[in-house]
Amino acid sequence: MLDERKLEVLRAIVEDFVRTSEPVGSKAIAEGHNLGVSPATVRNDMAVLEDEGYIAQPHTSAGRIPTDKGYRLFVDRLSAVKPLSAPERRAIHSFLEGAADLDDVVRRSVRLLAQLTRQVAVVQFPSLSRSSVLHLEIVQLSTTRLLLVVIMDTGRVEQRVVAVPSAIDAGQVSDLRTLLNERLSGRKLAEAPGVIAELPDVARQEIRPILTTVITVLFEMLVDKREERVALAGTANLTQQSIDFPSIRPVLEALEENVVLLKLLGDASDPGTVLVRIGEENAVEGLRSTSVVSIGYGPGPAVASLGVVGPTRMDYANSICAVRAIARYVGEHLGGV
Amino acid sequence: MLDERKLEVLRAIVEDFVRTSEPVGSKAIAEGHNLGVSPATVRNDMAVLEDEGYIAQPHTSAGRIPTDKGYRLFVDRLSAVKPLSAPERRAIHSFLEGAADLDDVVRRSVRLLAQLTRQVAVVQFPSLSRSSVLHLEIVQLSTTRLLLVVIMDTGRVEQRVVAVPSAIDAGQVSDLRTLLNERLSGRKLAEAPGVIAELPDVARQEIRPILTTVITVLFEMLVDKREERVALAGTANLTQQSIDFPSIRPVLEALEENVVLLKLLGDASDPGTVLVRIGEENAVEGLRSTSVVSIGYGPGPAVASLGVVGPTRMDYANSICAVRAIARYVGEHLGGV
DNA sequence: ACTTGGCACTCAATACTGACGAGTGCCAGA
DNA sequence: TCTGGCACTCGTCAGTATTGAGTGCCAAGT
Repeated sequence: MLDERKLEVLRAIVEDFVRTSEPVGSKAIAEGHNLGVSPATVRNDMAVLEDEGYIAQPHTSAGRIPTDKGYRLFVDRLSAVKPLSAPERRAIHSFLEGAADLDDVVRRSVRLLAQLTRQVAVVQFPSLSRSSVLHLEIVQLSTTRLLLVVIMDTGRVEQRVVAVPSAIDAGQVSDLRTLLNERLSGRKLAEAPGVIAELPDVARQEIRPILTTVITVLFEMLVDKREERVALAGTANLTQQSIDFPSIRPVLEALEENVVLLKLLGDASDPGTVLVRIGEENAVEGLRSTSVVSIGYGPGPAVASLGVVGPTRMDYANSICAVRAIARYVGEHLGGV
Repeated sequence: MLDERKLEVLRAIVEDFVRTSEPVGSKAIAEGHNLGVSPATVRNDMAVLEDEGYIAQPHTSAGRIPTDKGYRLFVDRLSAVKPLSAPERRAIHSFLEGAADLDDVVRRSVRLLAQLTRQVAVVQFPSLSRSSVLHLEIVQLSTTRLLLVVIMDTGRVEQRVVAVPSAIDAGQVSDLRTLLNERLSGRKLAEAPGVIAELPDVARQEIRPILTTVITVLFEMLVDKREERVALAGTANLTQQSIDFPSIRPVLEALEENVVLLKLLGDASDPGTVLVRIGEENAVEGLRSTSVVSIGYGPGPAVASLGVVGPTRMDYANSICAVRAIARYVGEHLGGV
């Protein structure tokens, strides 16, 4: 159905359109991509491509622009992997080198990603549900209020105030701390409820309800994903391509919703596999005219996702490449934090 | 120089322009603000106001718009305090009621502020330099790496990885923890260096260099203000007033720089005093066409600032009022966290 | 069967026009 | 000091003509 040359025509259209952001005509393709055929031939090919739904005409007397389906084909079959330049690699390296803690790593990488791709970059903090507890600290705020600080192996530190059902004294807090650390260290928070069940009478009866409360709170951190933090950078990049969005308003609105962002990044598959969602493939209302390039990252298995959001008219090769590179570096650095 | 009526004319111009975002003519003023004079008289007054630099004409056959100076006069002398409506008060109350921890309080209030004012809202987290240490936790990551977790009385929790000069064992970590907590609890981080000086030989000689390293790191958290976090919301509101900015690009760029934001909020004066910076009064490049309404907040003395950023053509009365209200509520809630 | 040049056609973009009207400044008179 | 009147400016808008990029189709060539 689509012979080699038609694919070349599609590639030419995508490439030119990404570069110039203007509809591409048959003449420009015939002249600029040495296909060795005349504009008329290209026109015939374009007619077929349009019939098949890979390209479209904004209006009668204009050139063609790729449709979502066209971009999809381009990404799947035509896009050449274009490795980062040496200076870029060096930039990534040196930029992430100085990072002290997790916050720093995330903050730096999200900025770097935005800069490399000239898109909006999104980096999710390591998911609590995929991290293990390294240490758990309890600080007593008052007789009935505790501050719970959970330190995860991925470097994440989360805190939460807990109102306990009955007054508690320093000794009990200490017991609680010891007990919880014994039971939870090295385990996922998701296993927290199991810990309650497992307690025969290790716990002295009086701290039992308190323990239950605390464990419940810990588990809540997972259930409502409120604690799944994300970092954002490069929103200003949305403005440069004024043609791409009718209005950047809905995009900005969508990007402010953490929940939406998380949905956008999707469930991080294994690190190494880049996920590309183009235009309408995107489930999120208001981001129907954007594409998302995302990937899971982590030391070993994925602990979270990162990616970029931009107009469907984006340099996919570059984005995919940058996203992959950043993910690898972040994954490496994560091991060291 | 400026009699009562001229001030009224200025007020009318500001109010109408804020409402309609279109230049205001003499006729509209004479008719809509029952000053009891004819358009011709208003015109004479406007001529004077223009001479004095309070208003300007975009072009010859257009009405007048306020200048920065005009807004300034309006804010200082003409703006009536317009208390929040009962539903609004209730909204604030119920919205902040459910907040669990500091992150939550900040996140909710920044969104609320953005919603109330329809501007970009900025809330600074309680400044480390103005908080006191509540508790300090040390978790050993490896023989030479410690994770320092500092819990402040304002609810802030900061962590930092510290590479210590020599290997350290669990007992030493414990000693260090006890010692640091004894010495730092209830004190400001700014006093940290003093702690070193104060140590005669309380500390066993071997942990002395480690202690110094740790203290230095603690102090660093203040010096480079990297740790001064801010939350942002409502950037989408920048798009609705397309007339106000030639391009929202520089604004978005400026808002992404934490440093800039902090500079913008300025040194929080005492809570209660709202600070208004109009247009050119703003030191930050790229935000010259915006106004900033900010205020310090805290339980008792100010621990940080919050505010809104918007076009100079903003409803100052409303913004000032909302900012003040949010600051008070946040301050109150802070005491309870 | 595929390619190509030619040609008529469509239609967005651009520029120009004139009418309109909002708004002004000025002045003479109340 | 205020007011009505008046001439003037100039941006906006609607209508119109022009331009040119790009297409689809067809007939001829390979």
